[in-house]
Amino acid sequence: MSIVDVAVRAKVSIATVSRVINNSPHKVNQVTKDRVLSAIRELDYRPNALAKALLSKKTMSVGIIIPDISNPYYTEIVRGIQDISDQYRYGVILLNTDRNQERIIRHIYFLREKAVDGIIFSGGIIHGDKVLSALKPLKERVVVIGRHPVDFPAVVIDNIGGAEKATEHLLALNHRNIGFIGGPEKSTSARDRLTGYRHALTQRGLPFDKNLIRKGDLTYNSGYLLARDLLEKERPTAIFADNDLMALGAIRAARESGQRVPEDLAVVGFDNIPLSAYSDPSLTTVEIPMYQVGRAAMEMLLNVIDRKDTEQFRWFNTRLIIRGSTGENRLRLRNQTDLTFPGHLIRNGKPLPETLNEKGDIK
Amino acid sequence: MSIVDVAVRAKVSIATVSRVINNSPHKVNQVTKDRVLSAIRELDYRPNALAKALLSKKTMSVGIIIPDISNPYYTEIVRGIQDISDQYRYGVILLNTDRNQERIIRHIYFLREKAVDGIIFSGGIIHGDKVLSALKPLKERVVVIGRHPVDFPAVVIDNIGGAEKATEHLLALNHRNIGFIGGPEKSTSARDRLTGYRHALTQRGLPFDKNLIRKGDLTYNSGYLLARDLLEKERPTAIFADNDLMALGAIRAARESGQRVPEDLAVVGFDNIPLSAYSDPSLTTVEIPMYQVGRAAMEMLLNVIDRKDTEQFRWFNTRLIIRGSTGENRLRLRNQTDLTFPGHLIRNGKPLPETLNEKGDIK
DNA sequence: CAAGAACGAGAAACCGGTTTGATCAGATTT
DNA sequence: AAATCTGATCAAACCGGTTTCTCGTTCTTG
Repeated sequence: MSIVDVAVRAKVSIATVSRVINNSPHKVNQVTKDRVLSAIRELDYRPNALAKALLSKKTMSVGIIIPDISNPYYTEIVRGIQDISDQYRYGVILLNTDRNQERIIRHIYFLREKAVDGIIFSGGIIHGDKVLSALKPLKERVVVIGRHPVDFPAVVIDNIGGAEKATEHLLALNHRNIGFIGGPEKSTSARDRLTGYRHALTQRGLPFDKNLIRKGDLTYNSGYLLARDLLEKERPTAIFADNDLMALGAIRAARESGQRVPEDLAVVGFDNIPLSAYSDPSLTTVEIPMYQVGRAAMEMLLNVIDRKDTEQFRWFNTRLIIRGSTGENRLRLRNQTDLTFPGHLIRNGKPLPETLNEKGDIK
Repeated sequence: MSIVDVAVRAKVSIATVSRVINNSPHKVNQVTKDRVLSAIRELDYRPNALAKALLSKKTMSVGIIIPDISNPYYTEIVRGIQDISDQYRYGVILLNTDRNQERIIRHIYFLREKAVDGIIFSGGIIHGDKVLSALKPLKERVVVIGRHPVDFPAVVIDNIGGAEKATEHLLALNHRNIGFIGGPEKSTSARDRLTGYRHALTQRGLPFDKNLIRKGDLTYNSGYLLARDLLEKERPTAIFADNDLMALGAIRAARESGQRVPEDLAVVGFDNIPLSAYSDPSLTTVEIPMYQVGRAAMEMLLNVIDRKDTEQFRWFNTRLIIRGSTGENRLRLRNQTDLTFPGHLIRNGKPLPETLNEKGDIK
């Protein structure tokens, strides 16, 4: 089923068919045009995007490289990206790296072979010449999310400010011995969050005690282990974790050592993953507008592709969400009407129906 | 940067380059081969997948159509699909429908234009001739997840059995007035879960009271509204919800009406989304092995593509996970060591490190 | 009425690969 | 020495589109 079939059926050349499809400036007689259109309809013909792309150098598809789609932190980004790309009729090829350098490189080459129009690179760390040289031929067609030691256009999150807010919140609750369990040294966002923690202390004229710092790998297990060690050796009254999963791990460690949260130990996380609103106790955390970040990244990429001038950076601010793990009265949860639900609940949720019909169904 | 550049640099024809790349049976002199290989290396050349696909009719990419990637229920499927497709070097194009028929059709045509080698269709409902006729030309290259009124190979989940287990669990706890809040009539999985509920009652010789049944749209809001109505009119002692989100909505409705969960009202959900383990109270629910379902779907699709004989169905069983919302002692959560974490925590989690180094970091 | 403009359509080149068929030098067979 | 075979390479067709260039009609216009 190709353009030739249509041409034969409409008794015209393939050039004419092409013109009708793309309604090109080159004029086509209305009668001929109608004949072609009905031939297309009868055959349910669609032009082959591959052939089209081969000549036009536009595949109308972009690649997204993320660490792990089953991590809710990234699903929101992806959803944001897809909502924009869908709107502009772009296809999205999604690739997981599991933070494995070899896979990152493999995926970049894969996307190059597929001749995608652009790439959004999020999470993981761009380091090493290999990754950079793999990305080089795609220069001018890449947008990164987060701070990376490269000069691609980037969507950046104010991790420093977020960490400051979180730490200030703990300081305001009169905690003076605040532990920090963070991510890997190489991660810029992890470094920024540590910087924010430090800033907040310094601003109050408090000392920065590096014995209160632990670094791990952002997993629940890592949070659990680091917190266990920290609680045993330093007896902090509060812990600020680099992400929500580590914070939840810390809560578990606290409980196992017989401490209550938030009474004996206050805990703050980062990211506001859906879990954090529903954990027991619910987690005070710093919200990042991931869905918006995803949208912004795709919008920037489209600009880059179209060679429109784009700002080199777009900043997103964070928001502190105070919940149970730092002493919020548990009961307030019950009457709380602005529970932060997972993104898809908000987005897809139709406005609250006012009435039920006689069967009790939603109208 | 094309095959011609390589040919020129190696002083051979493009045919020879092609042979070297695909190490074709047609022999190439070792000396020439080396010359070509080093030319390829020096130019960092990769063959254009589009051009390749145009001739070979294989794009090495598949499409996945799901309702919503930000819904954790589907992320696990996607992750399963991707782990297999990555292994076989397939690319995956992901498309969200938001259960919108027009979009489903648009996405199918989009994938046809992209000439994907196959499609996995999950969630949403295949109904109407339009969707079917759009899928028709792809016949023999489609795998669906869930029961659909079509004869494509399918991965099917034992929803009936799962609902039976859940209802039996409530019956065993001596509940006799069990409300059911379900999904839309058109959804086969929602119908199956209702059937399972009914079976369980019938098997115990108990009556099926249709006043205890409500149907909504699987959202948190819907669960909340249906439960509120149900609690007011029928005063059930337990509610079985069609999915975890509705169950969580029901818990909220119960609390607002002053009832405690599980003391005054027991609640069971379905799906075991990550939230359900961490909600307060944690949710008794029926687990579906979504990650495995995704893997199976992709494996079946690969078989279909390669024209290998594949079974027309693959069944997956469910598992009842008993937690706080049906009366599990809350304290047990603290000592529980097999907490069900989100998939990505299990999959990516390295084995628990045994030791910390002198800085307290994980080695 | 002849010449130029406007219209409409087709032939062919091209995109970047794979594959078939042709060519040709050198080795082997008769 | 002629005929056949073998190994290595290349030219060209092809995949399914888009676009440029050419050309034949018909319509204007001086």
